[in-house]
Amino acid sequence: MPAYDRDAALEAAIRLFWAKGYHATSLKDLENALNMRPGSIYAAFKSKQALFLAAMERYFEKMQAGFRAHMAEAASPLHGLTSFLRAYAEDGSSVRVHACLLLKTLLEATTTDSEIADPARDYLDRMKGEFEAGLSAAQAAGEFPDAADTARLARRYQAALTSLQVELQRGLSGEELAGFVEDLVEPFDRLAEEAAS
Amino acid sequence: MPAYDRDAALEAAIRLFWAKGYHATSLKDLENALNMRPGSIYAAFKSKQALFLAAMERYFEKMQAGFRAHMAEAASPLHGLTSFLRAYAEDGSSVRVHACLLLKTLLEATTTDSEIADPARDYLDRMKGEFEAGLSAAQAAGEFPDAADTARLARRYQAALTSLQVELQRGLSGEELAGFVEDLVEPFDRLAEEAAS
DNA sequence: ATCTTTTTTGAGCGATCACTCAAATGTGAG
DNA sequence: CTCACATTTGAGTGATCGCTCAAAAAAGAT
Repeated sequence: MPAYDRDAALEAAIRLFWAKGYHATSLKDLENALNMRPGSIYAAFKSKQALFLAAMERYFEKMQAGFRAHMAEAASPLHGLTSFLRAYAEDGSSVRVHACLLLKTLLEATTTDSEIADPARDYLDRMKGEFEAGLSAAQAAGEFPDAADTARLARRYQAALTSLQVELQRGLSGEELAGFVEDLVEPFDRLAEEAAS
Repeated sequence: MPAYDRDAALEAAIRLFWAKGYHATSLKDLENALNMRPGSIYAAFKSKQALFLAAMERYFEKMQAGFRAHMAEAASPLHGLTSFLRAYAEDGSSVRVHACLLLKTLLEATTTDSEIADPARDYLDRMKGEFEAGLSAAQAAGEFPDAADTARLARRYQAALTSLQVELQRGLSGEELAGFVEDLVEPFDRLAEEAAS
């Protein structure tokens, strides 16, 4: 199986798992979505669970790369962080990834299925680490007060992203969404103003 | 089937569905948890899906009643709202309901399974209505600025609750939790200070 | 063109899924 | 105690689950 085929298959798997969740996705669904017969699926990936884990890993890597790319292009770390949140409010944004597969997995599988919940938790922690790095960069650039606790801010930032993703899943209208995003961004803008003064 | 048996069965179903999610919960699981044989389950509730919907309805009613009771006992509407959030940080709180079954259902079933996702969305909207009523009461009591948009504040409040529930699911330590809750409460306290001045 | 190796195929495996129903058991009236 | 009625039971339904593997097809080597 060529590498690009594997990638395409994983992309299709991500879409499917995202749409239906882990347990509600059957191998028949996967056969259709990946255009592969069961034997090929099991040759390429070892099991449904291993395929899901591979899909989740790829999803994380894309998410991480997307965030880093966004930050690299941003005018400043602070602007990168706030515009990343705001980008969710724009319909055709390349950043927008609907409600996070990691978040969905965490909530679907918390009590049972620790084999898929634990990696999800881990990837979420690593995303928090990315956010903290961005916040530290902003702090180093003087955009946040030196005394600010970046770990705590990172959790707050990720929580904002989480609640935004959940609200998107509930389907709020454009104007509601815009106001909501501003509410989420506000605390970070406020901190930036403190640092500037 | 006596009413109290039905209630006990629904409570057990709530616990089970909460722990495993809708799709990962099998009838065998339900037979054990409810201590009922399949025929009885189908006589009392019509199907697995109908049982789930009944469980979710009951969960909502408990949630709603819990919030109203909390607000009724609170020193003021504002204090009721903030202490409701803070109560999640306390381990043995009666209010604490882990991560909301409604939230879990929304994320598990969004794309497919609209038959269970739509009610979940509806119950979440109704909870938002409860929060908005509390915010309006606080506003009427002069605890929030008159100009504040209670609908928007309600979404913000519910988003705070959502992210808190998700963070609880990730399992943060006590001190992290305390700081996080303060971050969530802060915007509301800040608004209250504005109104007081 | 022929042989070897790799990959794909899909019928079919046992297990489990949600669910049914005839028989067994429990309940209340007379 | 008896009988009519209501409820509970659990073995069993067809369907579908995740998954396997012998055979067929494709790809590579010479």
